[in-house]
Amino acid sequence: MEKEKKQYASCLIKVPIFNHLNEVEQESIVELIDARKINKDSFLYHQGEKKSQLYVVHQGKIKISRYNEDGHEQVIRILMPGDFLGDETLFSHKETDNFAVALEESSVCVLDGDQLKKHITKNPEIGIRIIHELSQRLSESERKMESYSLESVNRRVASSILKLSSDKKVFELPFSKKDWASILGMNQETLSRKLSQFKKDHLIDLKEQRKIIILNRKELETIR
Amino acid sequence: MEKEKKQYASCLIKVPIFNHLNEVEQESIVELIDARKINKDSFLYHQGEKKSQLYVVHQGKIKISRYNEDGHEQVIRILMPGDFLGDETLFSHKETDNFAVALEESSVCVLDGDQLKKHITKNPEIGIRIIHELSQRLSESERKMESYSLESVNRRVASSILKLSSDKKVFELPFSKKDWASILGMNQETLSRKLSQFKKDHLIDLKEQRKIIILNRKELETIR
DNA sequence: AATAAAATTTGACTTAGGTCATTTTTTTTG
DNA sequence: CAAAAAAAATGACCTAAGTCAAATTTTATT
Repeated sequence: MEKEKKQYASCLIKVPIFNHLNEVEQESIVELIDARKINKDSFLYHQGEKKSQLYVVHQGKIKISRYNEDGHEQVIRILMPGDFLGDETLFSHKETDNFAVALEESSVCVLDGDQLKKHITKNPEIGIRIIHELSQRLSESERKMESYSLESVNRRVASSILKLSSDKKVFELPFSKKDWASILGMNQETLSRKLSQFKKDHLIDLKEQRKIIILNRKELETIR
Repeated sequence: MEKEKKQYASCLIKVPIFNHLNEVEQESIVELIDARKINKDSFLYHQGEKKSQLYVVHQGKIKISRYNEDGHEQVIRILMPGDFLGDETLFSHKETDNFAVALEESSVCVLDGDQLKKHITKNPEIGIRIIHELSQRLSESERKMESYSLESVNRRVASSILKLSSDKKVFELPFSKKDWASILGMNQETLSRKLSQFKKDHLIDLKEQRKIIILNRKELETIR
């Protein structure tokens, strides 16, 4: 039991919303948390469910996607450890129009929306932190929108490589190229062609299916 | 003075974040509000400013835009009465990368971020409401992203017309076609061509510079 | 290791929508 | 109301990126 709680607690430590809380506050939140293991390719929730829960990824990767009328999958985000997902339905008891799949074996902390609401009422500091986070994600989303409409595919691919690399020379893609293409709003053939071109131009090198080596960061930064 | 306050109060009534507060709560918030008149084409704030304020549009229309490196303007949103703007910088004291211009004479209620923070600490209910609103906007933003990447320009224009019409047969555009095109992520020529095509196909009719009459709603709904 | 399955790449082709230049329409201003 | 300015529409052209089909590479399974 004691050990269980510790595991939950480490969920908190990873999340920007909760990790600055003092010990007493953290302990009070641990009480509300449920943990859930999800196998690869299993669903955390399906399209059409009423969830009203907050999920915090502890380990693994969770893909949030939506199918549109044409049956096309649009990947909305890929959640990595520390990322959280609350969204529209958190306090609203509405049906979700998206679904969440584990890309690998993952563990997730689950917080019930109503309970969280009560908790915020007692600890408004947490509410402020959530507002802060949501605001930042909103801004990022709006900025991403700009890049969709104004920037070339070349630029988008280059930016994404640089962002994913997080200053490392060699890095591993956290998702398949198909998903990557979807996140970037292009189809996989186009992404593949751009990567091939970058390789031909000695900007990057590609190893195995998911390894990318950055050869010329400067050029990548200035690509139009 | 009494009248002044009443004017401020009507700001609150329009905003989904505040309008369900009881009288005592509303009064306490009125204390924090400053009102500001903005002439047409004047700026509410500029790119690069540190604002950390919450703005609530009371009357008029405020355009939020950003210039990217190429000098292209990307319209992020157009705020109508009742809409609010807090975003990234609300609690963070960071510089904004966007700016806000009044499209017509407008009045705006201004709430200082730090004061609002204090107030939320005392009335967590408001915090929850803001979280709710932000969540919804985030979802909408993500959905808009989907339409950017997967839907044709035709579809995007048609959807936007239907949304703006809000079930009326005749309606007035709340912004210029140039701004509209920017919001839709296309250039004005393309938008103009699509509208002309719709008119030729007897789906809509165009009068003056900003009036749109819907002739065949059903077709508009099914356009690909 | 061999086979099957999945993921990725490449090729050939098409087209939507961007760009730039010009004209027309609408709005603003003196 | 006329002139100027701004907004919108049209034309001609071009290219980036999507589609469909097939080949190749990588990964998973027996």
